[in-house]
Amino acid sequence: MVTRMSQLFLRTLREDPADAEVPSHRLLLRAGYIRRTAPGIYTWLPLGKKILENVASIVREEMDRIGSQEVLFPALIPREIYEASGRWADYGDTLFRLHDRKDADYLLAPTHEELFTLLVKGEYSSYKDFPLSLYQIQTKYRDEARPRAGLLRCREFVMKDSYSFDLDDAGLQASYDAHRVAYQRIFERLGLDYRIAFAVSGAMGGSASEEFLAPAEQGEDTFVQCTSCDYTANTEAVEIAVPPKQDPSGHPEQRVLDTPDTPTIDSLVTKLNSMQELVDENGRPFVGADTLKNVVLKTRRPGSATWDLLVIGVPGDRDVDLKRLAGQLEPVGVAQADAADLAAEPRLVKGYIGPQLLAEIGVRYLVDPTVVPGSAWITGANETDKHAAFVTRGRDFEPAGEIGAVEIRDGDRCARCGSALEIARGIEIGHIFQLGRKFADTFDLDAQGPDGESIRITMGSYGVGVSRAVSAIAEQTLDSSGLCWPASVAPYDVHLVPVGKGDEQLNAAAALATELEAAGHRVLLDDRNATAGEKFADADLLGMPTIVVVGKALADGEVEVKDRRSGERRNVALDAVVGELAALPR
RNA sequence: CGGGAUGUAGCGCAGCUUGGUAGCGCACCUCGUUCGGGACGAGGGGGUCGUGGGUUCAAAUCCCGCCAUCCCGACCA
Repeated sequence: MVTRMSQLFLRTLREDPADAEVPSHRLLLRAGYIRRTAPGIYTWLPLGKKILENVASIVREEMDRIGSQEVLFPALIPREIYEASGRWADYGDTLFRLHDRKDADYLLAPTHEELFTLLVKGEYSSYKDFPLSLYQIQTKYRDEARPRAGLLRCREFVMKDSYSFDLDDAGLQASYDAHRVAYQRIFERLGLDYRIAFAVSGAMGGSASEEFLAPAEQGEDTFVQCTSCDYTANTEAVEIAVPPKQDPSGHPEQRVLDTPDTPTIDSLVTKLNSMQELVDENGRPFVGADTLKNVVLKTRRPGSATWDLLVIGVPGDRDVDLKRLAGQLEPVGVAQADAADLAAEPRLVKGYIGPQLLAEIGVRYLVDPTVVPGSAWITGANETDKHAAFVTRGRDFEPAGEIGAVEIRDGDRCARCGSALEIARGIEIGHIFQLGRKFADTFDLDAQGPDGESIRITMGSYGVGVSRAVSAIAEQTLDSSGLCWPASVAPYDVHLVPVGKGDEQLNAAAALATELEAAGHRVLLDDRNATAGEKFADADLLGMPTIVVVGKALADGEVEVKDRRSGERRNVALDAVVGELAALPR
């Protein structure tokens, strides 16, 4: 059926809604695709629903293609299932919790690892049943502290989540690789510009993990990409090039310096450069990067009430990126040590902390990889108003390990090829990772092997933000006059706009609509009694890939075919339109 | 959770300083004129002014409390 706009449940807005800041959000509202129902909760109107279904269909086709099978779990699940995995407590306020009439606890599921694992455990028990991959496209609930940007960060959203079940690590790797390929196909078909970035696995545990990011100004994720090779990583997972190792014996003996009133790196560098003898010995003036800054943090194991001190050593011209650290330390919690924490360890002298002492007093010390073995530093002497020079790693101190801690800067060097890295923002549209045996261990998910022995199953977990992808596509494709959908997801292929005072153009357009539909196009016909300007503006706003204007040129037996994205228009004979449009991508 | 802002018709806003029967634009309905880039005229419908209390003869307006929403930050498979 040709959709007639006079009948379509649609109202476009001439003005921007006051509470929409992000372009995709603004236009999806203005063009009548979605309406807000509550913070982070949206209603899909007919045009929006079509887009959502189109995206879901593409996801479904590609999941089916790799042999994954679709199921559908309830969103409303009892507490016990989440209690078993510990997430009833771990998830905290993000979980929507509710009670039934008997006062039993329920939750609206934010994700479904537990249910998939339990389902497979209940059905399968032989090694012959594996490998297995299941998926669902379903509504998820997370009570986000701050929903924002329309569909980008919602409290209710549609997600495709899938899980692979394998007998061994090689099988998991194969399942992971299959998903990776499926995701590449999905995002290509969706018309998205995307990157695959190394990621840290986060609270879910597990090892290998990659994020699919759609570069966009409005994105919430920061990632790093190499300007030369294809290295791309989430800022939490990025590795940067480090200087070569040095020979610890190549440095002068460490010595204590009198550096009164130099609690900051800047004040210290100024003081050092006033000490001419030392500058001469160093061969050049000192800079912040010659100093070793030791930042006091504290860590806490999950479930533990007590914090342990942790000192991180970074070059003095760099700050510690707490978020990056937190990503790597998870599930261990990390925070800046406060005055009370420092007071509990008087041997740490604020502003003058050096690593020489830390091992001795039992404080864990980690350094950023840029503090390479054998490197020498100006650092605190653990005494007020004193620093130490030529303090050398591997000679004067030995850290317990390395951890990527420095805040990443534009222009840092790629660990793979040495070229400059650049920082960009993106929308996380997909995430794949090797979950391993975490949930299988929780629920004792085993298969019986050919020799009768139990085999612990290993899992992968994979997600695509379906509703989020809609806004990511909008964000990447919109222009100053409206939305601009790729043909693969557009609600209609052709938007027919009759313009003229009589019925002549409308009748011709209606006839053309029927023909186009018979030829397999999805057609939207603007049969409203509206002015030309209004119809044109709405056609641009709604963003169908092809706009066909039936107007003045009809007198010459022609219509105007406009490509929404390029803006290119050309006149085409009425009887040639169907043939012309047959060549367009769907 | 911290900071900032805002709540008046479906949407965008004015009115509040200085208390006195609720206003504009868009959208919507009727009639007429218009008809290739968000037309024009005339007439109309639609609002417990976020909420509870207080002051007052009288509160959208002044005072106190609460709630909600948006933005920034913290947080966030």
